[in-house]
Amino acid sequence: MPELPEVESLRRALQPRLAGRRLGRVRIHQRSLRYPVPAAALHRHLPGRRILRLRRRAKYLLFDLEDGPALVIHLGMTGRLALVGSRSLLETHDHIAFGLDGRQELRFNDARRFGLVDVVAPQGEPRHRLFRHLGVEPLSPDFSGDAMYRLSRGRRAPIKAFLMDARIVVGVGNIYASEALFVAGIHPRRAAGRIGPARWQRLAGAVRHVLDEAIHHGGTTLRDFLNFGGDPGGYGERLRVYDREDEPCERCATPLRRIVQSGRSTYYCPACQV
DNA sequence: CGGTGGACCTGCTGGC
DNA sequence: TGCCAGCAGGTCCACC
Repeated sequence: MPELPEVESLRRALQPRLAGRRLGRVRIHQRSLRYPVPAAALHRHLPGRRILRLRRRAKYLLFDLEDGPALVIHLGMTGRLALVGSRSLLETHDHIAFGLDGRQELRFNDARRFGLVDVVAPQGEPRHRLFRHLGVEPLSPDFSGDAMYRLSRGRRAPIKAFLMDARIVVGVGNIYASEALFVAGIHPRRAAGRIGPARWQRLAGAVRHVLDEAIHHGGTTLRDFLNFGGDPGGYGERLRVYDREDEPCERCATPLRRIVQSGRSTYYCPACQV
């Protein structure tokens, strides 16, 4: 599922169904995720506490709990959350079930186990190791072409890698990095430090635009992944370049290309992006 | 310091 | 039909 728009769509879907409800027993079926599941902390801090609201920071989902710490969930590559009846059968890779009032459970499922679950103290969050080094939120007012221009001076990394560096800007993953660069007309291999102020302005606008647009359509679903409600996210068919190698560019009809950068696929138009 | 590549896992697809 | 390399939307860390 999960870049910023998918996590944000999930947050918006879950918030009205979970805010105000009380957590019950936590059942852990698999303790080995990206980090070992902190079982003792989950059992100690969650049962009996009300969920106040859901927040998102970068690609992390945070459940603020009444009078206590926050539950943190990251979906990694294949993480999913499902709200189900407590008696419904466990599916393959259902790793943790968070009991809820009303005989329901929130289940965390993650085939590849790159996701993580943790508990953070309310005050400790900014200093927590997961959050300490995170860069700017791309949908916040702090994100601007000017700021990115300044941060990128002297950087020789290709712009694609720079956009995906969470220490600079969070939430932009492999799909939306390609999409934003296409919209801005910038070649993914261009050095970040060699993009001028005017083009950074366009690029920042493009990042914000593609993320907003994707959230609006409920995120992207590719292959067999599903959104929270079981609906496929509506944005997949609107992707301009991602996963469209050899298809004609929508602007100039040149066949789109796929290259590999830092081990990840990048898609772009060799004519429109310079 | 800054940048790249491998590691962590499982599952699906496409080419032979 | 069956097998297997290659690939998948993330992040961290060792190494150059």
